[in-house]
Amino acid sequence: MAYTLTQTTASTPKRDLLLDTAADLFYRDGYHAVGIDKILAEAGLAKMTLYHHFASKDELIVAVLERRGRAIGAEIAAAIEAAGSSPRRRLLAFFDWHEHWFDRKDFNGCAFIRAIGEYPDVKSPIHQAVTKQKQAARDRLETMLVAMEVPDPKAMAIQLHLLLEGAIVSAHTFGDPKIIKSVREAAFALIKSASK
Amino acid sequence: MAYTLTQTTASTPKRDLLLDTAADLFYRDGYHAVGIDKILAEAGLAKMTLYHHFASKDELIVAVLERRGRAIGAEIAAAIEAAGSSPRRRLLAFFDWHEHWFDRKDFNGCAFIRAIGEYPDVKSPIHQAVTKQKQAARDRLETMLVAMEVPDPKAMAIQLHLLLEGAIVSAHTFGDPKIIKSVREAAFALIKSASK
DNA sequence: GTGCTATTATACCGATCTGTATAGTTCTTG
DNA sequence: CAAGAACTATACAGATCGGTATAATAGCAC
Repeated sequence: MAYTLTQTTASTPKRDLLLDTAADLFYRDGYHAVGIDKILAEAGLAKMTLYHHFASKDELIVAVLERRGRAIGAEIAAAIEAAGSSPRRRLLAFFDWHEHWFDRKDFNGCAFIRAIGEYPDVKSPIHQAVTKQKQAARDRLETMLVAMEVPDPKAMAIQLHLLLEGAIVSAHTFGDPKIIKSVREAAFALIKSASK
Repeated sequence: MAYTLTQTTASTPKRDLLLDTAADLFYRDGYHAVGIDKILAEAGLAKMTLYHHFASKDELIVAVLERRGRAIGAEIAAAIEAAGSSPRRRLLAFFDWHEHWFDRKDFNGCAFIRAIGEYPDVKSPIHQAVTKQKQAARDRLETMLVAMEVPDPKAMAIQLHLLLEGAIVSAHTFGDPKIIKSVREAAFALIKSASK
């Protein structure tokens, strides 16, 4: 028997369609701006189907965020693995993944950052889902920095994560996907500076 | 006759009260989450007063953002001036201003980043107001880096701005005002690395 | 077949949304 | 005093909000 570790609820076609449609609309227009009626019309589903799978709109949002977090985690892991075994190349692949993301025509900033922007209450499950995702990003960085034998990988991971978060925001603010270049240069300057 | 350079519309008591109240509520709960009725109730004003001063809610939001941008710009300029003439101390004062901001109990992330999160359309005047503010932040950094005689102040300003944007977001995400320490350390490591 | 669950369709709830209409009032300024 | 601007109060419009109620249908497992 196979265990699904992170997914708490079984996946069904209608549920997935609901999550996919909601994710697209939320990401394009925002969480408050998109009503459940719009999601249902776009997905071609009845309202009771939504409330059969989710207790509320907030619960749907949390499920969308967790699903997106899993998808992104898998994408990044694959991109890193495809880069081979060189720690440096793996870190570069991590940055490259962001560059490709910024270049997508539907890039619209970070769905997680935008979620806490609309639901600022720290205790809300929405905020918690975002914190979890951002911590995972830091952990990914730390793992790569350990492999690169950087002196203080935890501190360096936080610094590089700041650069990346800033880049996601700035790519959105300025509409400038090339900002990732500044991340790469600053990151390697920091690593070089710390390594000697 | 005194000219008001940046402010396009005359300041009146009711208009200011409207802007202050709206700014507080928008910052606390978000832009879509706060209706004009809530703002008017909180300010104790009639609905027609709002529509006498502003054509729409969107125009109110833009005015709030521009007012906030001016206030922050003035605060930061004062903090930097108070730090004396040492370029290094002035840059530290700039970081310190952010630290104090993160420490405020009403800190709730960046009102500008949250605004583009809720109004992602790049062509909207809301987005433009945010871009203007963020460019001003970069320019402030660049001016200080010129004074510090950093080799490529423009590129360095962008890098330090990434760190700061990341810190604002992370202070909000993780509820961690101490993240500014990582900015200070990374910033000076980058400057030192570039200066020799 | 007989249940059970998923799903649909439709109608409805009360609340809230942005914005307008209208008329009266207060305040300032010429 | 007179005129006009600022402001208030109230009512209303039409749409949309998240969520519920109810009844009927479809599909699948025992």
